[in-house]
Amino acid sequence: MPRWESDAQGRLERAALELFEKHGFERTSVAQIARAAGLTERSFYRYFPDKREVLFAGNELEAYLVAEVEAADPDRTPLEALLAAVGTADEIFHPRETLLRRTAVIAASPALAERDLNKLADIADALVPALGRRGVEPGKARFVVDVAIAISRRATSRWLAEQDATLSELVAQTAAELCETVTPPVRTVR
Amino acid sequence: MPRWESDAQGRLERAALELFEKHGFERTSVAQIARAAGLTERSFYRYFPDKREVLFAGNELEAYLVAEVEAADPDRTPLEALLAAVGTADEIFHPRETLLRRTAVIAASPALAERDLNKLADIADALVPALGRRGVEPGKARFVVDVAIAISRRATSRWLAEQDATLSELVAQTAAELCETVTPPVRTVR
DNA sequence: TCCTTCGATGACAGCATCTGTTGTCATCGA
DNA sequence: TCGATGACAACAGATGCTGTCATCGAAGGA
Repeated sequence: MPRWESDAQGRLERAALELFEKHGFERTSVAQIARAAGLTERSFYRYFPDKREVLFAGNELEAYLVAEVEAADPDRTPLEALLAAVGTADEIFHPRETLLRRTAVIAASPALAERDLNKLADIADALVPALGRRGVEPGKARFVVDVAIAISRRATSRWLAEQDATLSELVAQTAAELCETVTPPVRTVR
Repeated sequence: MPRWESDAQGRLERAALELFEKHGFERTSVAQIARAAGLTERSFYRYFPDKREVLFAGNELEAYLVAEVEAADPDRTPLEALLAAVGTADEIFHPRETLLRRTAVIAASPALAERDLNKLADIADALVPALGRRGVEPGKARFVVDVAIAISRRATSRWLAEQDATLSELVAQTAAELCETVTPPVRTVR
């Protein structure tokens, strides 16, 4: 018989999500979260470096994208490799339901939105050297990653709205939209 | 004779920048900044909502970009309007010297980098409705703004490195680079 | 000249986040 | 059986940030 319940970290994460949903991020203290998980405030900080991080632990998405990009066909354009990785990523992680709960909580708190942006930037920072290993110069790699993220954001937002389309379909569609945006079709006077 | 020295906010900003350069962001306390500016800690929070904001006060850039976009020629593509605004913006504000100091301090602290990203996101959020007033649908507007920001980041980074080129030149050049990236030129086997 | 009002600031108290340190108990392996 | 390790609690403390009230000087009118 173990002295402590197992999965302390998971218990903290679930308790935090529920408390944030119920009372908001700012109005729930770390001590409350820890108590709800049967731990002390100090133990919380053993698992998470700060209060916000309880919603952002783990970087499976980053690892997945980096791995996919590095494993991609060398004949592919850097942008193609990134978009292919993005297209298959979001369906793998995050059961849609908790993804929606998390998104709502994050959108409701500026502090959490801030951290969310930072996590996206971390993914971008990890993707740049991955492209470098494919022979892309760093400045260019950063640029391509930024463009891929712009496409990914538009595609993901559509994916959350209309549930019938595949993410990779929407990514391809958005990439085509980018082409039109950059080189607009000839305007005909009507 | 005024009871207090004038420009308390400016004194706080200058003192903060110097202390951050000297000791780092985390290792300088709000009380230190206030003391260096001849004020108390409490007064600091009257001017800035939090410690990080002392480096980010004012949103002249956001206001400028929004104004430029709204005043742009209606015949211009949304992306063209954004890029034209960006091309003329960064030279107007920020004497290059303090911009470099600020950038170095921000890059040295994760907390400040986080806030910096957030400020960029705020500018993006302000630009989306500005494009909306030009008749662009919101989702699309967000996308175009993200792309413009990607271009702007690459161009600005080049502008800081090579000092001889104009920002607007670099923006145009980077936009061309985007065209090639999206629709890569036909590869010839050598 | 006196008085009133007003705005900027100081002084102080208080809560929350986050850190360092130490002690305690189970579990594991020798 | 014993020492090492790991998981946690307990306590103390620095710092960020907020609420509240007193204070001082300036500006303006009577």
